[in-house]
Amino acid sequence: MESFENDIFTERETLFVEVILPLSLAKNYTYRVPFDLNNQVAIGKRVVVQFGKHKIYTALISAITKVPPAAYEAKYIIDVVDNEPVVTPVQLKFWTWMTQYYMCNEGDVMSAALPASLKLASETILVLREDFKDDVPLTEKEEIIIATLKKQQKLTVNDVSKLLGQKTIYPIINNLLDKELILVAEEVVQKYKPLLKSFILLNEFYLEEENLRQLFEVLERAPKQLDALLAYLKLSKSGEPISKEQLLEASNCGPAALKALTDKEIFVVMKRPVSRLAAHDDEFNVNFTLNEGQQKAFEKIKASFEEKDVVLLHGVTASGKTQVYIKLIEEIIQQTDGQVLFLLPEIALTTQIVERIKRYFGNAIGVYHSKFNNSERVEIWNKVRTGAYKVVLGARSAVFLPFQDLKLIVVDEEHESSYKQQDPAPRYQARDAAIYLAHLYQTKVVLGSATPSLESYYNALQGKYALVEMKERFGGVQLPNQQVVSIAEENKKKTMVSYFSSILIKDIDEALAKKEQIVLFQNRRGYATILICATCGYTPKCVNCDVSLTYHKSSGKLHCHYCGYYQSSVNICPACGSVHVEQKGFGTERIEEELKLLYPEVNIARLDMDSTRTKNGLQQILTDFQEKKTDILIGTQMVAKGLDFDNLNLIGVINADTILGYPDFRAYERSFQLLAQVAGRAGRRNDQGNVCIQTYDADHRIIKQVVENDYIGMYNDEIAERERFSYPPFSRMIFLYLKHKDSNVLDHASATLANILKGKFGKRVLGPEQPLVSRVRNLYIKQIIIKADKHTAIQKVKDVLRETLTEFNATKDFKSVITQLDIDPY
DNA sequence: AGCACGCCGACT
DNA sequence: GTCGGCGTGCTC
Repeated sequence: MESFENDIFTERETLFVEVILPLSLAKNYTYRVPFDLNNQVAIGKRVVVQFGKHKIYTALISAITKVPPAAYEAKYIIDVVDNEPVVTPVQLKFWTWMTQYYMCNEGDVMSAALPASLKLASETILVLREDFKDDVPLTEKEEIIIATLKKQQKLTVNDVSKLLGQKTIYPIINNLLDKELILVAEEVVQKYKPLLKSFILLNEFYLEEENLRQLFEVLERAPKQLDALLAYLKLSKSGEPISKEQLLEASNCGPAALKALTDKEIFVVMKRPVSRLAAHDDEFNVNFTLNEGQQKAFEKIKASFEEKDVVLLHGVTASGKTQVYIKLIEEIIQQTDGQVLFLLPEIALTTQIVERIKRYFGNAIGVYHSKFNNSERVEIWNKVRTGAYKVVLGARSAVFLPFQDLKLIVVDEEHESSYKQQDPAPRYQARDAAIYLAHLYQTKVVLGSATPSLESYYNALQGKYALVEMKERFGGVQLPNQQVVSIAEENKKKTMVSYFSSILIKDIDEALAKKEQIVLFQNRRGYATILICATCGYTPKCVNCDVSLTYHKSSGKLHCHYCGYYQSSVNICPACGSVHVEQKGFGTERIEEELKLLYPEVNIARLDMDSTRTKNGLQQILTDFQEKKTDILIGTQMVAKGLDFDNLNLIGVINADTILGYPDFRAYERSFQLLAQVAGRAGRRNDQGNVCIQTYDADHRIIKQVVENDYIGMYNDEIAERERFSYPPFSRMIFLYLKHKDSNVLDHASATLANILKGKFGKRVLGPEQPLVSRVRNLYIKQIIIKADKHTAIQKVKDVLRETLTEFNATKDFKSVITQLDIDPY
């Protein structure tokens, strides 16, 4: 398609725009531009379009053409939203790459990339007609709608559906339209509103000295108002605009006095949009020096950039990688005045590391993650676009920000699985996408980790990436003393006290005696509390999914973690009527409870998905721990990430086996990473820390490698396994999921599709298999795996796969089977 | 996504 | 017969 980015369009030319809609659609749509908007359309701007019979969306212009579509009459665009493109040409290239690589739709990428406030959609509203006549005969249901409309002016389609308690409502609405009683309108929800603040200005009249002098005289008998005036004059010396709050704070006057002054038109109140984002100092303040090891790494990274685009920084826990990043970022910005993207796992972004980096870069830093509300995200988006932010700290979705001049990307904790988006599409790996993004901007990437992913380390050893290592802990802090406790053995000796071994108890006692803090780690996966009938073995299951319901003490209910379904708990077994229904398994909640029984005097807190649901929940728990209000913190994965406490000296792993036993080819690698990460949190600042790992399998290779801090040993063992069984990085994988509400249809469909694929790709196709959770939200699930070795042209595979799926979904019996693709599952 | 159309079972 | 749920196709 032609591009006319720089053309000035003449008023009488007919233009068409191809747009991306924020919906999961296989193709883009072409609209016609009315003459009067010819000069406003540009690639990357948003337009308002009607799509379908009612709905109005903001779509994004991806191309402009003069060729009218042959097969249909294009609709007109309704309006152009933006004065400047919100999406840059480089971003659009990035979107295209992501669409192709991850085999999704452009609309999927658009949905993931733009903050919700930039994607407006309309809602259908019913209103009474002004010339509404009361004498028209109505059915019962029509009567309900009209009566409600009389009371509350407008109703959404959803309201009507709820009101009548049925799904099919359009026939009724259409009847009301025919009877000329109501109108339907599309109301576009304006999702972004600038935050307006009141500012106070002195009426210009009093800028004249004589007038001001007279004003003082007049106000003599109103001391509060006089005070406000004096405070204003004092504040105005700075030349900055004065907000209402500021003035109220700086003077003794109340809102009443201020109102009196505005009523007399001495003060003028102006509403102005202000930033929702907190302000910081404007100066860079990178006022530390690197130690020898850090300096060497710093130099080596810079040298490596001469030859390689990607550097893997492998630094043991507490080696001070962050300092190196900071120096690197500072230097890049000083030299180029460009921008830097610093990716972190979501969870690390809410913690101390952000505060630390903010201290160095002040005003020039933006933070972007899911806990920000939509309006805040739009403001960050715009500040990145205009270049006001030099450094952006963000979770995986920050790769979509509209950088003007990107000069460096840092991916910290590059091995983290949270860089991979699981659902919905695009199922992208932000670390890999960042490398492509850097390529588009012709710039460099640093991947950092204490426990690099096998893929990245392999790439480094192969010479694809440069490898820089930091082997010493910062300030010579010793590695923690790690001991492994065999649960099996303690069970035999009957020395286990609920979930705690005698050794862990002893360690806890000692730490408490020394007033040191403790973190207990329990991986939640598969070990939440479930109910089980001791008589017949019955377990309450979710009605929509193939999983056991987990018992939450805080709500007293049984919850499904997959679909959010919950029901009240049961005391009597619904299957056999037995009263012996017991709790089994141990989630963090259960451990907390047991621990409170053992240590009633001690302050115990819990850090997991449930306790951190609110925006500040996590921060509160961390602050309490930091301020030593908490003695023992029990947590899931979360405690392993981004925490850094001075007084933390004992870390207990309640059960290391839960991760090791997970049926996934990455289970051992993940276990090593997680345990090494957890252990690395102990004794970071002062003396040597303690780590106590409880396990049934004390001789396990991975446990030994963790204790010996032997990353290379783990890498060698694991990479050999990967090679032997042809797993990544020796192959590429594609997971294909099929979903259907009827298990028979699904079985037939998945077997058929697997056969077709086996015909095309031979033994590269595995399955269909039943995944671990085989039903979610009332849909049965089957999985087909495509494992393509290095010599297979992966693009060819994707092309054939796409064709096959299109054909498959067109066959009569399988039309309703949902197919989903996961490229490079992680 | 969300709406229209057409098929089909349940209910007056 | 009619109403409402549900599958299927289409949206520039």
